[in-house]
Amino acid sequence: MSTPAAKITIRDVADRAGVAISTVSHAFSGSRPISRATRERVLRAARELGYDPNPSARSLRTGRSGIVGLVLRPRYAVTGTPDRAETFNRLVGSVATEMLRRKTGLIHVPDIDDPSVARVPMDGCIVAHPYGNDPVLTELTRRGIPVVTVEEDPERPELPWAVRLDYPKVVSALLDHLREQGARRIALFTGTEDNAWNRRTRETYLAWSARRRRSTRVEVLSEGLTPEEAMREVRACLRERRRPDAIVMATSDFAAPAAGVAAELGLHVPDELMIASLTDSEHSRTASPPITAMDLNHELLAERAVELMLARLSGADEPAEALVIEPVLNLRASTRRG
Amino acid sequence: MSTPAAKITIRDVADRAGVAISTVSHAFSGSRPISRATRERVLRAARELGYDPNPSARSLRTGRSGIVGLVLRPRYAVTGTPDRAETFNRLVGSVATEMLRRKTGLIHVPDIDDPSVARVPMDGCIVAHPYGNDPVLTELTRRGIPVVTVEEDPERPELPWAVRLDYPKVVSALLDHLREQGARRIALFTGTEDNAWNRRTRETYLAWSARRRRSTRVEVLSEGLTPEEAMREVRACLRERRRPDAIVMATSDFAAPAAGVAAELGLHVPDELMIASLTDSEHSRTASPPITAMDLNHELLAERAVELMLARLSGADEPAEALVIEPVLNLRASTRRG
DNA sequence: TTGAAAGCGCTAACAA
DNA sequence: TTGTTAGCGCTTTCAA
Repeated sequence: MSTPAAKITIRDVADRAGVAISTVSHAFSGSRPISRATRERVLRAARELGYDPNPSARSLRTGRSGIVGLVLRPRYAVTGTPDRAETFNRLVGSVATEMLRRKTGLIHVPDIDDPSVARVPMDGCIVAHPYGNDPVLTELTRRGIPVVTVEEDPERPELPWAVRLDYPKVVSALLDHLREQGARRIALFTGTEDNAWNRRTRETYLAWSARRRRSTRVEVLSEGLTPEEAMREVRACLRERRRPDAIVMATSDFAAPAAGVAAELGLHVPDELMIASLTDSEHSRTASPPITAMDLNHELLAERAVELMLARLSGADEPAEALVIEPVLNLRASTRRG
Repeated sequence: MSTPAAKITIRDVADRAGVAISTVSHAFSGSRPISRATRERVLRAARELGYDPNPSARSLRTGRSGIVGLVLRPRYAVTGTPDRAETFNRLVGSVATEMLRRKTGLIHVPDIDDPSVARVPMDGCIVAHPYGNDPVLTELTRRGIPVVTVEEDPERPELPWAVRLDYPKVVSALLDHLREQGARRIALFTGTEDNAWNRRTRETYLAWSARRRRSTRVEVLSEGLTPEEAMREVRACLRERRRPDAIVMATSDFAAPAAGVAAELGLHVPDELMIASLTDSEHSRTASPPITAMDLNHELLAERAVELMLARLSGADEPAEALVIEPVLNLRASTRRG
């Protein structure tokens, strides 16, 4: 509180210690031998003056900042519902926690397309849930910034600096479970966001249905809909004569409302209608009945992505292919008959 | 993908456009009149070359980075349990979301004390849940970095750039509720972290008890304990002859285990023992019975803190006193008799 | 309306 | 072992 916050530079320290500024620099970095006496004089001067190095100057000079960026792509990540917030908070929190552990700064990159936004110095950037041919990936690559993605760009699945989710395995397991519980007509309510999550889960549903020689039904529901709007769609579907006896909702935000629609129509869950969702949240856990959901395992995604990024920044070889981890299937009462 | 990531500087753009570098700078910033023709030539050259300004150079020159830092003080925020993670993820996520909305970069500051860590350029810093006389606050202030705190430093409650929680009101309401439900002997299991949360809630408990002429019992449980260790303490307490008939656990991590202990001892919750906690989490919501909890309202804390910070950075006057918001009391079955 | 040039604070190459 | 100095890329003052 006492010190006037006048900015102390390396030159002030050098003057005070009676040495050259390069000596001060080296005394801090240890990048060349300094006599004990000099080093101590320098460090004391720095301490007395309250010196701390200017990170911008250092970055400008060295070309590195020690900061990694994080971009959350899904449009509805920010403006979304509490459920969506939960999902993305988990990812952000986990990435932050991992980076803290590794002593590297993590910066949330606001909007990389908007030039009015303060650009930010970063050595690398983690992009979460990219879109197909995501322009942010293209832009970052153009800028020469090393990128690691959480989930692959669905149009560029070959990019090796990525950690992916094994949707075919887990979504198939979910569908098998529904079948075992007696579902005959499974409908999928998919989203409009063109990312790996929507694409791969849809593909898996179609492939699984083809394998089982089952007819399919895919309804598209924008992630931007209100629950009421989503309910309207679900209601229309459930009122049909040959209505599905199981529905898989992509976002858990719409799964609990779907259960509400079922109740309203007098359809018992799970006996007359099973409901599952492809993300998990408070909403699905506490609905009545609790809703079966696939959890994207953001904690593990984050951990792996950070590892990958730090490896990349320290010059590791490009991996042969993306790292694959598994989502977690949480079976609950909404799909368990009898 | 095609462009070799050679770094384009303002000089390259100036050369290409056939103007001076200062003209390029002004063409971008608009800080002095430029002829239409020149401006367009410059912008085209920049576009063609794929120029983007170096943020470190800009910060070095202007002294501002457009980045705000975030420091989470509680020791157990990072290494903690899933519950703790939930709590802090909510805060981090909310702050990040708010900053995104305001188009300002947010950086997670790793360890401000550790000099080996890359220092980071920030115009201001939000410090969440500071300790009493928190050295991080002191250090940031010494460095001349404007600080806003989420919760006050309990030893320096007079610092006005803060958003605080009205613990006396809500904790008293909780205790009143317990009393109305028939609790005669309420014990508090407080934490060891010396922050406003522990301090103020403890003070409120003691003051409330004094007002009601009730005897008090405060047990101290480190936030670093495992649930098993915490259970041991709770068990010992509940085995006593004159055991409490209501316990308030500071962290929700230990509240659900406490319910486990009650079950083990054959004590019915809430009829023979009421349980409440001073943070909320998945754990408390889904315990059986669900546990009454005070929610710190991290979303609102974050929103207000960000507003305060941006105000401070744009030169707003120092407020007369800290902003006060209310925690939310979630009453659940663990404290509702009959 | 534009250009030239100083200099932000630091690191590293080169000299002594 | 230490000092001198160029220059990282930008903004801004001063001149033209």
